[in-house]
Amino acid sequence: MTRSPSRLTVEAEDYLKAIYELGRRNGTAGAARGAATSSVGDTPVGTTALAHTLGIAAASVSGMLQRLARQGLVKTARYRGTRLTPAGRTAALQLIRRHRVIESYLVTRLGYDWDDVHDEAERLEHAVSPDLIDRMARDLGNPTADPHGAPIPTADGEVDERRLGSLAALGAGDSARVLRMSDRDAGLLRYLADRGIRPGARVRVESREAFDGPIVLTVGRERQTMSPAAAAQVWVEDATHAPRGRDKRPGGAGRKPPTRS
Amino acid sequence: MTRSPSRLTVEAEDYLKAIYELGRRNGTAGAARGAATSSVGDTPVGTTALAHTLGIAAASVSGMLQRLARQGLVKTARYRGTRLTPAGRTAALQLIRRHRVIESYLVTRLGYDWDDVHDEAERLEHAVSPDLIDRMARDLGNPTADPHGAPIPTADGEVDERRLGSLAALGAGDSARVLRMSDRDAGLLRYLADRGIRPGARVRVESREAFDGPIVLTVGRERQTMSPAAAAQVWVEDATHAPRGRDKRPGGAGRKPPTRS
DNA sequence: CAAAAAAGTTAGTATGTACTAAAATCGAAC
DNA sequence: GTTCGATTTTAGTACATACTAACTTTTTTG
Repeated sequence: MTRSPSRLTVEAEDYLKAIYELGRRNGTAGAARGAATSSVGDTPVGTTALAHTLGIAAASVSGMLQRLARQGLVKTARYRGTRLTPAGRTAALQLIRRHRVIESYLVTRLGYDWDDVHDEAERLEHAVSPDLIDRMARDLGNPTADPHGAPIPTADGEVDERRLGSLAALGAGDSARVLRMSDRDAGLLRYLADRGIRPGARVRVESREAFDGPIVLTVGRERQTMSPAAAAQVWVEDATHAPRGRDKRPGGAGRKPPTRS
Repeated sequence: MTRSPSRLTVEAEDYLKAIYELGRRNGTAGAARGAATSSVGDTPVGTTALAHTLGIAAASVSGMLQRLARQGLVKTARYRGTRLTPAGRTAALQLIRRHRVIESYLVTRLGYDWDDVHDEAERLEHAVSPDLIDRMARDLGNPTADPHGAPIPTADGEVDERRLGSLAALGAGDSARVLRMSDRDAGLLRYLADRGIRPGARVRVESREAFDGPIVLTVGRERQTMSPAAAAQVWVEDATHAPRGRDKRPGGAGRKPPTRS
């Protein structure tokens, strides 16, 4: 079907990951659900958005996308955006699996702080073998989420792709459980940790001010304020209107399911 | 003095390591000694030898050496070979430290076999941060040798550079302690492991046959035969004429010296 | 020591990835 | 529905790394 990509360069891998993540972010809101490896249903990703994410010029992205298309990893519609092929998606999910397993391992086994693992994982994910990743995952008990609450794809590419609500979207009086936050910005992570916001934490929005003013929260039994910009980077499961009868979402790393990989 | 090499490419790092190792191998026999960071005293390395080690064409090496020279990492004398500058040597030793720490970690903490870590380390050594290496080393108790007996340079570039005698050089009746073996060839390592040859093992040469025939050894209390080609890859400390009053050489990985880094 | 062999370098080319500048296309606003 | 601003692509360039072929220098050898 699609040519086995003999070996991807570091750059190509970064593109695939970015395309996956951007496609996910813009995806038809609330659409993808469950742990299904839902077909390549992401939104097409724009060249400029990709260029911005990767920190390179748009023209460079155009060229690279043609190479990736030649390799059967993406499908581009001229002037219309790019999406991953199944092969590209598989590669992207393996990268993400590696990234999240590495982050989990560094925090759990080597004493890293959770705000300090992103860059290391970003480099290592291009160098580790699948075998090493599986060994690290097994050593941790095959966790289903990384230290920031992001779900870890399995070795055969299954991942929980449900879209989550943002803490910023809650109204006064709503309660929720924190599931996940972005791992990109170490400063943000420290800010959140300072306020007790980590995967699994219960929060209640006490009040919100108009004009993007601070949000007042109760976290545990502490009262906190938080900027809406920060709250937008925190994803929650709304506990006010309890979730329907679906499989539960994991709350953190290090859980030990009975079976493995 | 020498420009700080902002960031080396993977290829550049491979060249530096290879130059270090080849320079070492041909070094004036028996010269370098002790833990001294003896100045850049290695033998100049030939372009063809380097090309052969790296598996690329000699012409490509010529070009790359000019780039490395421009960066202040090597010194080339046209048609006369290449040696590392102090900056190049420092970089090479850090690479070697990373490689050996990674090998030790994979064996000790992730259950790898000692014959199975070389390739993984070869990729990871270009991606890990100094901090991660230090954490891995600390977690292992700052070992002074890797699983194959190779000495691990310290974080500030000190390494035991004594040259060792080869098992193939022993005569009938000689006893020795195995210190180290090449990590390059997994098949060789399994061959050696099958015969009980690992760092720390005591061996005694019972007899040698002419015309490169098999060597008969006692390892522990087992009688073994071994090809001279394999024996040439095993380095020993001659125990027949006991070593002079020098600091002892480490016998394996995982030792825990009282102090650290 | 001269000729042959080996070792090393230069020249010219290809590929991957980036850049800037200029051209093409799309979508939105009048 | 034409025009304008944003988006995207093409054209031309640069650098790192590799290649083969041809040339130069060093070493070996008869």
